[in-house]
Amino acid sequence: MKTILEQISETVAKGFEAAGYDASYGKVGVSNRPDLCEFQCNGAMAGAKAYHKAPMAIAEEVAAKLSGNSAFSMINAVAPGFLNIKVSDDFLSGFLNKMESGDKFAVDMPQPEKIVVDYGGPNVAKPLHVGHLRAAIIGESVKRICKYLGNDVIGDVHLGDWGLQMGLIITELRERKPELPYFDESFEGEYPSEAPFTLSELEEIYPAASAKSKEDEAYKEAALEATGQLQRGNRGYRALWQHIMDVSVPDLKKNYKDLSVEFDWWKGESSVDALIPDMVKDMKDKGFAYESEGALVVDVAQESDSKEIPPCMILKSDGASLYTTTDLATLLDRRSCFDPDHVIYVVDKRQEMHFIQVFRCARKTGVVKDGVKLDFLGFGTMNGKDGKPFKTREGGVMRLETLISDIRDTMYRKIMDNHEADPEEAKKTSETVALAAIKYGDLSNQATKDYVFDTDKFTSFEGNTGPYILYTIVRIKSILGKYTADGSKLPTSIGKPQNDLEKSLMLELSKFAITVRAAYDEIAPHRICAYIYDVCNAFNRFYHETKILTEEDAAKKEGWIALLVLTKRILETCIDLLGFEAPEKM
RNA sequence: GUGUGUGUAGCUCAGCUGGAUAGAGCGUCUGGCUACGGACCAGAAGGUCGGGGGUUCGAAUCCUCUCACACACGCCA
Repeated sequence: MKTILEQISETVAKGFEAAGYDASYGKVGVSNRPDLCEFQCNGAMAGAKAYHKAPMAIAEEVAAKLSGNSAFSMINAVAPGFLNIKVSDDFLSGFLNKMESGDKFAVDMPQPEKIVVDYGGPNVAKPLHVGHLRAAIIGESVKRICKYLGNDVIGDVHLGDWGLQMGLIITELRERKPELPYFDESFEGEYPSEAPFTLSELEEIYPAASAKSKEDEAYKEAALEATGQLQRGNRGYRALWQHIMDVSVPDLKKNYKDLSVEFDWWKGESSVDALIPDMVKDMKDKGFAYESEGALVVDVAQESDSKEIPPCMILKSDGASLYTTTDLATLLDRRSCFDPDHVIYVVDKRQEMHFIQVFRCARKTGVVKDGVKLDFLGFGTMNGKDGKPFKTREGGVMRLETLISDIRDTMYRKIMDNHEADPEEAKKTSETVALAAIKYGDLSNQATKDYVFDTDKFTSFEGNTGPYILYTIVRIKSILGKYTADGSKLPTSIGKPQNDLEKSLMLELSKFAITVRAAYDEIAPHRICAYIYDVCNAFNRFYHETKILTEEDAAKKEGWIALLVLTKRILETCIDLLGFEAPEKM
């Protein structure tokens, strides 16, 4: 089904044509003056110049052609040339009933694509910290939106498991436990199946090693050497690497699960190591890659660049691969496993230059086929209330687990304060609400901008927050629960609006398809947040003025209940696209 | 230095790609509890859209200059 804007635009376009003007002037948008109308068309003003005619005259002619159209209850020409429109009750309720009965609210699906969403990007052996939060939340939502619109979508965590951080850990381990067989080059037996460290030791080792490498040049050399050896297949290092993975990955999986973030692929940089030699050879053979300052690079500068773009480095001067190498090889791997039409990277925006280089290099060298879309969705920094990057009170990096449990505790206290609840149930509810608070707080901002993570604001039940959205849904559930308590079936046929507040709610609901398509086309989950906030407000206003369950006119009551059912379904669909869900009670 | 991005109410943010009187929330002030869940609703105050210039019927939105901040600029990821 076409969107409500498309349907109205088609009708208005016919009016323009009937009056002798080009149909393209009939484009209709949502009104920015809700006090005057519901929809508006500005085409008469746009066309005034082309036709050398006063805009008001054009608008009046078109309005005359369209007056009496059954889709409209009002269409007026207003100075200096606006066409103000209100839709008819029949048209609106008809539209909603088609939404209600259609699959996925009868949204027109785009041409399906095969899409890989690359998000997450955690380093193994390092606990997730708040810096990983945005990638996980935004990426998950982007993935769900793409899936909803009928695409074949893979979410890939793309672990950082092959770079210098692995060499650092190996080096530090060697200093601490040189007696381990992994460091004995003459060792030919079987390595222990048990890892020589626990998760918490591992989490302590990496920062320690990282700090040392910044001060001690020789230490850093050793780490770089270890990285290279690992990549070249040093048997003991590979065994250690496997231990690191075995200890670290299950913990990462648990953390992401707690965030309701699910990856289809748990691949990483290491997964594509075997593809690198042939890829590099191919780039050399084709003449793209050449040696520069000891490293192997591919030029990616273009004439239109306003700034010099450095060449894309394929191999370091010591011959080791680096993140451009694995990112390129990953594209090859995805091509052979899945052959995507579109790859979307959800990564910190500070890495934009890297992806410009990778994308250009991939196209130039034929790593991706012509026509494959490569998108970089760079997200901004998560700041504290002071406007500076989010830190613990001590100034350190906050672990994601800590952040989440803090919010859960806050939610739990609020729930228990507000009314008596079973502590066990309240605990479960607080987890659900906390997740909504965090995710909505993030997603309601434009992804590309920096934003302030404000716990007090995000956990509030008032205003544009996750808890407010959930509260509205729970309230609807409560009413519907009362309605069905006596065994009544939920009606589905939505009636004509009885008053302005009801019509406002219906109009909001009718915009679902527009919103979801905009969120998809622009890769912008915040569109959905803005939309459900509008829907919730419209619902709460309607609810406040309308006694639903005590209504004596059965037809009215059933129409309202059907409207609530649709409202609830749409809200639940939207929050699912954002990556969270509503509890039964709160 | 070069490039990119950001700058909208006291604070946090929208603004549908050029339209009418620039919108929300929080905070402040005022009103509504015989509660289908008041964790709600209604209303008020609060703006030279960083600043200057330009494009046109019309600019927060496009162009230009300028100021402030953030980020990125070859062997980390």
